[in-house]
Amino acid sequence: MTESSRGVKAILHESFAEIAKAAAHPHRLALLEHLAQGERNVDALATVTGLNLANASQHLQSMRRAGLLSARRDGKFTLYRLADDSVLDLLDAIGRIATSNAAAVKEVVSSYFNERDAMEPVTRRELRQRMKAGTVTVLDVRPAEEFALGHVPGAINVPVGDLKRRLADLPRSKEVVAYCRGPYCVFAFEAVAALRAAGYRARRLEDGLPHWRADGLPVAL
Amino acid sequence: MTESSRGVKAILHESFAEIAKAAAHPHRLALLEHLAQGERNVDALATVTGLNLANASQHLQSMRRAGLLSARRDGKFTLYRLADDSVLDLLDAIGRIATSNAAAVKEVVSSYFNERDAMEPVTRRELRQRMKAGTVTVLDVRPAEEFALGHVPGAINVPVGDLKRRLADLPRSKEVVAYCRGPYCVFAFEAVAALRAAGYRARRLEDGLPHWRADGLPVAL
DNA sequence: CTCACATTCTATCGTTCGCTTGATTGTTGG
DNA sequence: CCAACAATCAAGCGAACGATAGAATGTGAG
Repeated sequence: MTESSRGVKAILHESFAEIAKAAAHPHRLALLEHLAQGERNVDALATVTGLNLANASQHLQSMRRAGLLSARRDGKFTLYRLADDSVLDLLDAIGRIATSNAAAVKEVVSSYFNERDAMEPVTRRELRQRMKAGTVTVLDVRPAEEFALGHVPGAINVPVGDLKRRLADLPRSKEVVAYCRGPYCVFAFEAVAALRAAGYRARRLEDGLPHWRADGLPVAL
Repeated sequence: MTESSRGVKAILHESFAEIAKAAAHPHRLALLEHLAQGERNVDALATVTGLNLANASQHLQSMRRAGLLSARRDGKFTLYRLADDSVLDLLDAIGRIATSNAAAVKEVVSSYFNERDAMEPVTRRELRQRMKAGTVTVLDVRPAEEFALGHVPGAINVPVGDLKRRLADLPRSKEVVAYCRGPYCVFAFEAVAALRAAGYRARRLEDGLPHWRADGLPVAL
């Protein structure tokens, strides 16, 4: 009765609103960004986002109810992951609106991001070809745990914080292509800046690992 | 100070959350659906969505602040419109998550939509070709006001309610392709069902006018 | 200049939301 | 079976949100 009397339209709008609401909180977006890297348990997510455990749990549950996440139990852990690649599309759409229409974001993007990386990013297609040709060093600047959940085959994992210390691991002869969590992850920008300052040829991969994976490109573990 | 101390990441997440929040309400989604058809003033939008005027105004203003809408003044009217085609992408992304992951929506889509239109919708590309070849009648089943804001060139406007009464306007010889507001607008589904019941060959255009326009295809006024 | 109309603003009220705390459930390893 | 740990649940709080009504602003027509 509720369904038919309120009309199909109302049901759809309410359901859609629940999905949007599920993403409409800074902490949730932080959780989603981390979950886009791969499956994680509640405690790990709470730690990495700086949230109270119970609080993180509640956010995760409500995103699960809304259909953004799915969860499975593994021993005493509850492992959450993105329900679907379409969740990435949602985040992308929000990002595109933000970069073109939100004053705060436009400012950050132009002042912070562009100054560190004036060049166009390397496309996935281009990187794939140059990997086959062996003309690049691929650098994954995410934390080790995220690297362990999947990375571009052949990539070297050097978290940004360790970069200066570990420059020796990177040959100067080839161009370095760095990537991290996604289009708005600052690590890759910072890495490219640091590498250039050290005399490397360095560029950034477009987006991050989640998009690489969603594109159906190979992921190593 | 606020900006740099909280970190770039936090700023981005907050801005993104504001955008998601701006869409996270059933009334707002209804407003967006109507605005996707074209520019409208506050009173018209309030009427068509059944909202209190002041309430509609407030929703519109907060969506404007978030960057989903833009507004211009024309005489005593304030005309709102979608800020950007990327807002359509956002709605699409929400819809895709809903159809694959939200129980209520899956039920509606399979029970209501599929039963009325088992066939695949006509793609925009296909319709464009068949329009040139003259082998279809294009039917716009939206209300006259929306038709007036732009429609597929050559389309005949027959709001769903008037369809039975005006079947004479539609030649039986050609296949009819009906469209309305978007992928979840029920009018086109109902029109196709009614036409088939009346012995027509009828199909639905994928999505609706907003996507046609966003694709860069010609729109008549 | 005034009137009519479109819209926004202001104040208010009830509801929902997010976060914290402490208790509870569920699972593994000893 | 018990100890240790992961996660959820339950209650309570303050803040933010959505709706409404009435006042105020802005604009054009006469």
